[in-house]
Amino acid sequence: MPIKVSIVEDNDQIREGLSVLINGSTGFQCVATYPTAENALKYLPAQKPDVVLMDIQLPGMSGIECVRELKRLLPELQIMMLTIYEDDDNVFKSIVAGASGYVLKKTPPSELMDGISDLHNGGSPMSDRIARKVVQAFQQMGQSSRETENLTQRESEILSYVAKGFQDKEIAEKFFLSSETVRTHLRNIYKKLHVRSRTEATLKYLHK
Amino acid sequence: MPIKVSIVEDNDQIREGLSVLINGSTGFQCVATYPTAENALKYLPAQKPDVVLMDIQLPGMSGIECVRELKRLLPELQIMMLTIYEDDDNVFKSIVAGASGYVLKKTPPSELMDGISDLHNGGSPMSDRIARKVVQAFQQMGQSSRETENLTQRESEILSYVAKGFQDKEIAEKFFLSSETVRTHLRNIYKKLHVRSRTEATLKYLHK
DNA sequence: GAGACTATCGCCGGTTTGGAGTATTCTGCA
DNA sequence: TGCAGAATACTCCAAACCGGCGATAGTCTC
Repeated sequence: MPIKVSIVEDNDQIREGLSVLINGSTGFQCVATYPTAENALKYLPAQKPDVVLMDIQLPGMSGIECVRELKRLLPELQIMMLTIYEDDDNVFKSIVAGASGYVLKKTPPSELMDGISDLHNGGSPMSDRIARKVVQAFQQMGQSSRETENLTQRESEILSYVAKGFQDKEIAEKFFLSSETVRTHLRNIYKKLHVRSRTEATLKYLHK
Repeated sequence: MPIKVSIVEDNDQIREGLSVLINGSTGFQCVATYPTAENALKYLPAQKPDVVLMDIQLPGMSGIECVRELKRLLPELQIMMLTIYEDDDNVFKSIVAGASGYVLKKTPPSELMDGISDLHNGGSPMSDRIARKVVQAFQQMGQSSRETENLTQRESEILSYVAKGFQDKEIAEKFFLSSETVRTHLRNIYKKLHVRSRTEATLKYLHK
């Protein structure tokens, strides 16, 4: 199954060029392109692409605003900023808005495609590695306080006991539940918090 | 020279009863009583008592707040909380605010007078259950910050990674160790910290 | 009434962790 | 020189944990 890519870019030549590049690469499919942020917001959700290449300089709504909205609508969506500028301010704003990758337009086609793969696999392709750490640090800062808010009442209760050091069996007894149920809740908690162990979950719970 | 005692208590009967009790005991003198925290703050400093019996539940400013203020004004003053509650929260808040004794209202008169003497001599009279709670709390508090100091260099390093959510194998790779070695260290850490899981160890490491 | 979200419980299979014990090497100190 | 502590590593065993799967039942919404 190819990686489905969408493009938001106002320059016709660049947009078409990217589209051709992507469709010409095995494992990639360009499902749609949009010349404006407004257009993207209107039609992109129906396409459900895996990855979006987003220009920053767009007429009307900026690419950064568009990222913020798209992330709100489709949290799973991976977004890569595509720009001629490399200034800290735009990078920073894009990341806060929810973009996970940030590459320059002058990036060679092969590297660009690698970047899309990387992004789709959970990476953060960027001009240099230092920026990647910045991404993680900042996103975690913003998320860690928000992620725990997605938990249900029950899940929160259980997590609070996990974060006190109790084990499944003990929590089950406290709540008069089967330990299987506790495990199920815990599995769901892990998914929501994107963690894989009770220690990691505890750290998120403590906002550490 | 008798021990000069003041009372802050909103219930008239209790306040008068205590006053009579104190004045009827040799070696004690009740110099003043106040029905509210505000009153006490205004007039008590002029009386310069040795000991204050303080109710927690007062109309307006709470007894705990009053303790904080009195201690600021008269650091030498010894204060004993007198209350019907023995919940952890109030006990700790009172102690932090500056109270040195904490006894229940149902305490027999003779014991109460002993407590006042005790307090005046630098002791900390408290009901036995409360004493136990305080001791335990302090032991835990003192330990959690001291226990981690007993760890060796290596153990601290490893614990720091455990507390980031890594598992044994990953830590082993980072330090170029056998994962068996990591587990040996971890077991020694558990013994020193008196815990039984990585989550509990993490909590100690974070002083939580 | 179909589709969601939530809470509950279970099974299977595999990995990780904890507990107990032993052993070797090295270093520093009395 | 010898001993204590620290770091390394291993074995055996059982418990706990994790991931994926399915299942039921209630509630709420469209």
